[in-house]
Amino acid sequence: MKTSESRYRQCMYFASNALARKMEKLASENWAKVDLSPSHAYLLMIAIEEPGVQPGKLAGELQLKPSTVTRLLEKLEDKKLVVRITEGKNTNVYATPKGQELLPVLKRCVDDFYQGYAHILGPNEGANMLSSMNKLSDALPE
Amino acid sequence: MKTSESRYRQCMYFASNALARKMEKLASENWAKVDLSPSHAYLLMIAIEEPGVQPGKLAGELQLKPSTVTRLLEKLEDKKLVVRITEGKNTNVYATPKGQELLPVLKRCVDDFYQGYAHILGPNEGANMLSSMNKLSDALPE
DNA sequence: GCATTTCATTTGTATATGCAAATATATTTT
DNA sequence: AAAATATATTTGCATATACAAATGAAATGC
Repeated sequence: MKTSESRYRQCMYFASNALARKMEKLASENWAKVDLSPSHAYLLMIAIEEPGVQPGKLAGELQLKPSTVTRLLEKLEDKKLVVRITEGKNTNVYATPKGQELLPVLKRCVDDFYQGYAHILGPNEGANMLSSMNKLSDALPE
Repeated sequence: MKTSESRYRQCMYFASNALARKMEKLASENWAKVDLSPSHAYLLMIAIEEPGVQPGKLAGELQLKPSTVTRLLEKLEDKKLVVRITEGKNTNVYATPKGQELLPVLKRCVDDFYQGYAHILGPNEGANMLSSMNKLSDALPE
C-alpha cells in the first residue's frame, strides 16, 4: 500500500521508520552478494582502509553504539574477515588477507547500492534530503 | 559523536537508520507519559477514531506489516484499551471506554512530539524533507 | 602508592519489526 | 457442490539495534 493512502504520511515518526526499513531491505539484498549485512560490509571496509581502528571509532563513524559494533565484529571474526587484538583497555581491528581481498567487490556493492536509489530523487533533491536528515539527526539529543 | 565526523554521512543507509533511531527515541520518551510506544499510541488513536478498523487497514495506514499489527493489538488488548472481534476472515478493532478516554491525552502527545523536532528544520525544509522521504519510500520496492 | 574516577569494550537482556509458513474463511471455477 | 484460489490474520523464528550493568585497564588525586 502506498503511503499516500495514509493520514500518517505527514508524521515524521512513521515516515523515517518506513524509509529506514526500505533502505535496509534494498541494502540487504545488495550486500547479499557477498553474504554480509550492510553494517558488516561497511565495518569491514573501514577495517581494511584503516588498519587497527578501534571499536569506539567504528561506532562513531557508522552512527552505531559500541555494543552493536562488538556484535558485528564477533561475526566478522567468525568469518575470518577481521581479527581483534586487545591491548590494555583498547582493542585494534585488522582485516585479514581474506577480508582484504573483498575490497574491490565491496566497493562495487557501494556503487550498485547507490545506483539502486539515486535516480529516484535525482542529485539535487537527494542531496537536500540527506543534508536535512543529517541536520535533524545531529540536532536531536543523543 | 556528531555525524559530521564520519565519512559515511553521505550514505543514505546510515543516515536514514540514524534518523529513524533518533526519532524513535524522541517519540518513545514522549509517549512514555501514557505508558505506550509510539506505534501502540497511533494504533489506539486510529481505533478510537475509526471504530471497527481492521488490522490490514491499520498496517497500511501505519506502514507496518499485518503481523506487526497483530502484536501491537495483543498488547493493547492486554491493557484493556482495545478489543478485537473476529467474524469470519476479518477482525474488527474497537477502542474500549478506557481506551477512548485517552484520546485527549494522546492528541496532546502528538502535538508535543511535533514540537520536539519541528523547530529544527522549520516548516519549509521540514516539509520538503518529508515529501522527499515519502517519494523515495514509495518508489522503493515493497 | 593506594583509592577513586574515567574510559573502552563486552555481556545480558529488551525492543521494534519483518518474513515465511500456518490457519481459517471467502470466493471463484468447473 | 467440490476443488482451486484468493484474502485476512496469526504464529514461529530471525534481524538489527539499543540500554544498562559488568569487566578490565588507565589516569588522576591525595
